[in-house]
Amino acid sequence: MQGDRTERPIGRPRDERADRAILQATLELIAERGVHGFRTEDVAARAGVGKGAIYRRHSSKDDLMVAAVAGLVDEEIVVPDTGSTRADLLALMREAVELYRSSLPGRLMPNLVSAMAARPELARVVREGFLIRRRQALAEVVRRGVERGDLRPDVDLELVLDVLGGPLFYRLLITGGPIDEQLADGVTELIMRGFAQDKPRGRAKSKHTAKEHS
Amino acid sequence: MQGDRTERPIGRPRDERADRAILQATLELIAERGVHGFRTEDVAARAGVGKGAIYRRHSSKDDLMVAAVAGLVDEEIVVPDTGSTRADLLALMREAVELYRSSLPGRLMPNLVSAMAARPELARVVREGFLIRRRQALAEVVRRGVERGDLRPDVDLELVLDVLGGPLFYRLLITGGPIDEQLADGVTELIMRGFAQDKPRGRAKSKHTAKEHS
DNA sequence: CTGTTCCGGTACGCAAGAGTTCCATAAGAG
DNA sequence: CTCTTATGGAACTCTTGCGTACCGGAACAG
Repeated sequence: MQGDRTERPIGRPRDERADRAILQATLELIAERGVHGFRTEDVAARAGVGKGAIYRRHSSKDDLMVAAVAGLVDEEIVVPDTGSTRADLLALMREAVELYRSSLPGRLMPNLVSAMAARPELARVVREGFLIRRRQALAEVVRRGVERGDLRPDVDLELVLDVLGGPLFYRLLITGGPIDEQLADGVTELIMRGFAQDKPRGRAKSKHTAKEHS
Repeated sequence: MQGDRTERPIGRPRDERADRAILQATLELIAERGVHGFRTEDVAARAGVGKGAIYRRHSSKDDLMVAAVAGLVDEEIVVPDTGSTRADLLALMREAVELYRSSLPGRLMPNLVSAMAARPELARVVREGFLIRRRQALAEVVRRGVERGDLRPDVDLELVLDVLGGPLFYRLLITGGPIDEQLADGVTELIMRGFAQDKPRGRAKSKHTAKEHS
């Protein structure tokens, strides 16, 4: 009774390359034509499969879309730990800038935003799939920064995270402004200055406090 | 020769109340069902007009949408001038928070974002219609702040504007976080601290404390 | 071999909805 | 009055595209 653990079904097995090709084609087409603009027929064509293969895997176009976005969960984010709060934040922010500037998520996000409002399941997948991870990494860095004395202990964490991420998405979705290192550097520096621990007048013990250069 | 300046056309004149009712109904339905979700038939029903009345005014659904959004241009924004940079920024930010928290633009924006990417004309109308005005007002306040010596003269204006606006839209479009006074206060305070002019601890009024820096 | 489920490809049913047309009627000018 | 254009409402055409069904064939198990 315990032998058929894998429960191998009879008949021809599914082609796993088709699984991935379908999801990949779906993501590309959402990025190109939008959630309402892409057609299942085009997905099939680009993936090199028949429409039947799609509907054998996903019950509807909506289902397909959610599955494709859910499969976009990016690689594990490593929390940098250089010893410098500024450097750690900067590393994460530059990584984010790189991701959204030219990569698939960047082209995908504008199209997903509208659909998220109407589809809670999609919203959950987007947020938990590849927003929470970076937020958690940033939160960890901020926490260490507070412990280290670089940041105020009463810092509003949600505000910090939204200030770090907000301008990036604002430019991506609304203004079309540049998403580059200057942005990453700017918001990082702003957070470091704006939430810096108030120090006593004598600041002699520290090294250069104003080595700012931008 | 002075009479026909208005070039009064013959026949029954257009009902101007219908003009406004159509645009208003369009905006509401975009907010409720999204750009691709609303139907011209529903617009007609809600506006209390026939579909013919719509197509006599707008050549297509896309045209209707752009016209409706373009008509959203909000009232002139008065640039506050209390003498305090912090208070001026705060006033503008609280106004923005109030606008996007519960008002029509707030419910509209998520649905417009996706459509903006594909429709440059819509993007232009949204940006010029009711984003640029607030940005210009904020820019003016920042400029005065620099003159007053409250803010660094080498401040990155674009960054400031995007940090002020970004978190608000980030919460509105992505995270669903609260859009409230705390947000307005937080980003304002952050900007004031982060871009503060370097000056001695004492609040001496001397305007020449700033030392030349590259 | 048989049986089952997959494959890519094509054709099709069917619902949704944009845009048009027609109607009887209303509101203006002359 | 006539002429012209607008009105709400209903009926209509036509396109789009989701989802299904079917085809001949292929990949597995037994």
